[in-house]
Amino acid sequence: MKEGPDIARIGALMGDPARANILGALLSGKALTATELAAEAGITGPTASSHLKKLMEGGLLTQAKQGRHRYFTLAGPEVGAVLEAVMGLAARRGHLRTRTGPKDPAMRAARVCYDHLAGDMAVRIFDSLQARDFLAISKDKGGFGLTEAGSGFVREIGIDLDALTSGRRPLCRVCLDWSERRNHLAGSLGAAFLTHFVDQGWLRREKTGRIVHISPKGQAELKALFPVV
Amino acid sequence: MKEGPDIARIGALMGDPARANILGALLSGKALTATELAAEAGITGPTASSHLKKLMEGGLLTQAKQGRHRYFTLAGPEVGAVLEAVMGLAARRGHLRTRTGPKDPAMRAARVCYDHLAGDMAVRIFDSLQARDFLAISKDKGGFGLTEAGSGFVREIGIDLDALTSGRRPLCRVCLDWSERRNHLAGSLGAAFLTHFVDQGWLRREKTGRIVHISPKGQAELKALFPVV
DNA sequence: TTCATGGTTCGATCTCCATCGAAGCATTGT
DNA sequence: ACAATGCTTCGATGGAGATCGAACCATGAA
Repeated sequence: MKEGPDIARIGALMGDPARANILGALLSGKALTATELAAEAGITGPTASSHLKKLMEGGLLTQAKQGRHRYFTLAGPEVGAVLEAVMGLAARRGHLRTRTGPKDPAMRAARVCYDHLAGDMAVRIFDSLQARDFLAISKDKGGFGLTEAGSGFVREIGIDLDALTSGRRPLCRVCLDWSERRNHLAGSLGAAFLTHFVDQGWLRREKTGRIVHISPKGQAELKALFPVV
Repeated sequence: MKEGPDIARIGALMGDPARANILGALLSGKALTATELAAEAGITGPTASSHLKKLMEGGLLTQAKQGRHRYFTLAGPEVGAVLEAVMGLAARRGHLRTRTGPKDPAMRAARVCYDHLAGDMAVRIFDSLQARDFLAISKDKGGFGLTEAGSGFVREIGIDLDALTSGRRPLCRVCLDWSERRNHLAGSLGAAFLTHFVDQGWLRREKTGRIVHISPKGQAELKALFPVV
């Protein structure tokens, strides 16, 4: 009957600092064990277990038991997108008290948003794609697709486009960037970009956290591949 | 340094049932007084005042004092979009326990998302616009714009397009629909559509709440204006 | 002025829930 | 078999904050 409770249910899950830290750590897209997450959030095992249980019941996390470990990940890209959007609100209305830590510039430059790239470089890529008419509005699930030229471009880079379109996950989605307040590319193509650039050695993900470093070579290659108009 | 606290700050604001009800009521886009919101949330004046203060400090609400009344609204369309997205998470992962109240079908059919239309009809409109190539990816702020044909169509309906593009608010934005999991149109054009259709008598907003009723005439007119392909 | 209405501040109460230690279960390794 | 590691459950504790009544300020009406 009321929409309030729905908001409250999810909000309460995100509202606890320990749980928020857990979610933030999982925004890296990595699968982390309960003990790793406990350390990340600065809490003990039992407390983490309780939180993880609630996050599972709330549908924000999924669990994969492997051996005696239990790996947790965000339940899906949409969860990551919502978390990014929430962080966007915090950053925007944070007003004067913008807590810009030391890692902040690196985060703004390039970071992982669950399974795709976000930050300045991601926005640049999106802008470049649209400027060259590689993206088009379509009736696909994500609402967007590749043009003929765009498909050619993606294949030329060395990405197996057919593999991406086979699944039922949308190829292209837009995701609102927290730091830039602009759109960047999500969907299976966005995810493929990230993994491909990492494979090429152009990007390097930090072992822990969401920050992505761009190698000198990657900087050059990406600037060449995605020129700004 | 950590992204957790940002999430927690906003999450805690949304996490309280009373505050969530307040936010849900304001999703209608209407400006409501403190007492109205207190009644809506089922709390007394002092409690509401405390909550509203926190929501203000958190940047989710803005306040306009007029006479001895104090009118509260969401701080902006982005706040509404995030709230819708959060509700989407709740609805999606709610799975078996989908709390579909009596008002639910009406909400799914057509509702207000702060200042524009959402729900089944809104998705239909978006689909129809894109199918006829009225929308295009652009370098505008919102990431999307109208094509030549689209501009003509909008003007033909009777909307003053120049007035919309003059402000610095993006003309077209996409907003993810909670019930349909598809895109619908936001931005200044989305807002203009809503007000225009209401002016025409095609849509009627309930005095309280977010539900929008479609008149028989509106049903016919809108179906004619936005055919599905 | 005097009254009435809308809102806020203050102080006290109370409920909820995050937290941790200890014990228990599961899985792997020796 | 036994030990060790990862994780969960249980129970008790503590603290944050939601709530309300009463008093207080502000604005408009009589």
